[in-house]
Amino acid sequence: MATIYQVSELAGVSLATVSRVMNKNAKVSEKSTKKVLDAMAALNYRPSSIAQSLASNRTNSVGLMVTGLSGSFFGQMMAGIESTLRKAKKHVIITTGHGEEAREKEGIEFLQSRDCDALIIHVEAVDNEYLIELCNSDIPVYIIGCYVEEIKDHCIALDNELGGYLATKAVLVQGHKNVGYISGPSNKLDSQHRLQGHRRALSEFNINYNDDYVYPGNYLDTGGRDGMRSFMKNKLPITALVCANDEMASGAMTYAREHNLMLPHDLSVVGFDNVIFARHIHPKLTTIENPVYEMGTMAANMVLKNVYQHTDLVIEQEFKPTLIVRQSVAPIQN
Amino acid sequence: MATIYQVSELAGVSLATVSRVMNKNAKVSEKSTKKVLDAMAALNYRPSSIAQSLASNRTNSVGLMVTGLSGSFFGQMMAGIESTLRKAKKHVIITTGHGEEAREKEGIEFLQSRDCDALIIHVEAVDNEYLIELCNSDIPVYIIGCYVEEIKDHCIALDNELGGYLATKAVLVQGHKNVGYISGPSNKLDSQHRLQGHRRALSEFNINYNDDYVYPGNYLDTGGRDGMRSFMKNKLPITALVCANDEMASGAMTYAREHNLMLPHDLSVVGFDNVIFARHIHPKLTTIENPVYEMGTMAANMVLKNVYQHTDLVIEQEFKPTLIVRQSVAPIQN
DNA sequence: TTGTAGGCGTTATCAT
DNA sequence: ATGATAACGCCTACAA
Repeated sequence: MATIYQVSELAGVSLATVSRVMNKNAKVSEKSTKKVLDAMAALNYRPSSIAQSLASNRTNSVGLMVTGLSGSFFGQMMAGIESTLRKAKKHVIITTGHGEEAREKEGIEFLQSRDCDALIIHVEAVDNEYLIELCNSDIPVYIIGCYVEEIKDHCIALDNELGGYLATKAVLVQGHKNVGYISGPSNKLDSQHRLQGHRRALSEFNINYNDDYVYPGNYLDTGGRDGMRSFMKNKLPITALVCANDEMASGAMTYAREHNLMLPHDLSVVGFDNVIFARHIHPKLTTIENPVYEMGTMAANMVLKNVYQHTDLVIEQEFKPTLIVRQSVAPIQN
Repeated sequence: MATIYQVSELAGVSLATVSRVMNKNAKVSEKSTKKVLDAMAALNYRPSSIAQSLASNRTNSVGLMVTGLSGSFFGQMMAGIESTLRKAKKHVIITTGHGEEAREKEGIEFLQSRDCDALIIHVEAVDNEYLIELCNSDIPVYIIGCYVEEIKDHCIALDNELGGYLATKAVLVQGHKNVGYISGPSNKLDSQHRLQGHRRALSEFNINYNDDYVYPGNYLDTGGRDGMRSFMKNKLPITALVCANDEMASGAMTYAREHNLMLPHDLSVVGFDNVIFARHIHPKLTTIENPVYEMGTMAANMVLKNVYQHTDLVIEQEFKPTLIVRQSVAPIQN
């Protein structure tokens, strides 16, 4: 591989001049510029990004940690981040945290050890103290999917309360009075907020909140199945079911159908997240759009703006969910 | 950030000694070792991976290019790669090729510019000439999902012909005689091979191959829908449908149901790939397991073995698909 | 076992 | 506008 030195030699200029034409950050005469360019082409010169990093103290790479790589939720988030960063010629290094505290911390350290210019993370298990400390360390960190007051400038989040509200309202406006709710893990904030939204919708429609109608799920299809089973076993007269994510909705629907309910006639179902397969399940799932791609894009923009001085970018930190109406909700049957 | 020099100073040894204890590649007295370790801890020293890379000519990072980030197919592939490489403390840098020739080449160049120690790629649009040339360049490349004779040592692939065979056989053994086939794009090798397997199964069951029974799809659910529509419009008496991937199977099933076919009673369907949502669609999809996670793991192992001298790893380059029986295939109705 | 010194390929600060 | 030259933080012969 040719080095900058060889280029300077062939071009008959100093190595400093070569560096200047590469970085376009100083005046170089047209003659010299041409000589350098020719020499570069002749030698098929490619600068060493490693050497550049060492000298400039910038690696042009940002670390990304998500819970897992498969699954369209993180897929879309990564896609937003990658495409944005790629356009800006920044490399993205991925790591997974698997939703476990130890592995999340480990993953973050791994990224830090790599001299990333910034980190974008989506954590699930780590606590706020840790995040606050992390944000005060030397490497810039941006966090997707959480809101912590002390470090709010680093957070990008969805208005989950609104999402929960919209989901439940979608069945209430169809006349349903007995609606079951399968929530996410009760220790997760997004899960709590979605449930709060659910309750707000209920009270807005003058329906009393009843603990029996909410089942604590796990964000997996098994949680949906178990929740549905529980409601049926307890003979709750629900005509509508709101699930805190699409996986659980799918699990619940499968269980319901296996037990001879006609969907959506006998049971209306609403999901949350609008993952890809929501369109594939039957009936097509009415759900809440979670703009993860956009949130990923925005996280990338935050690092571009704050770390790489792309000052013209405008940042938005709270995203709004919207209702996607498909075919899994029917009006109440009389 | 503390440097190795400061550590050496505090420890009262030379910087070479510090380097030695870090890399454990030379004898250092216990006393010195302890002094160094203490100094490191006291200074909270973290080696600069950039400087290490420059000096050692190893970046410990491998580039990964896939078509897209969302979707469980690539998700699982990435997961296999990431987890394997992560255990070996190698960083993975991701890029997307979007299935377009120009963008795939661009992505590969982007990765090369980053001084990766090796590349793992899954391409769809680039031609064999390019791949051969790429394999002869200075950076080691491993290719998932293709088989090219000239560079077979670099390839990891699924036996797609066998997969196609197994898929079709799954309905033939249930007595079906009229089976439609929705293929992938005809210019893609995997698509061609799956179709070949389909034909082999047919001939093994003494069924004449008929062009009218195969619809050229696109690997998207729209292709499945269009294929099903075409078969129905032409009034082909098919009782079973084999699709070259799960997306198309899903699209076809939706269309079939919208046109009053009972599944699987009126139409048996088989997919290919066993992506996550295959379990969510109704009836649960019988399909072909595509061991992408394992293939990703193996690709990672190949770079570990060939680039990082993990000599004990055993490599396997061709993977075998298997049939996953669920509920979308029923015996022929008499 | 330990230390010295040169080199890795750039960037950036001086002079000129 | 251009050219020396010193960083950048580490590895690694080579010497001691």
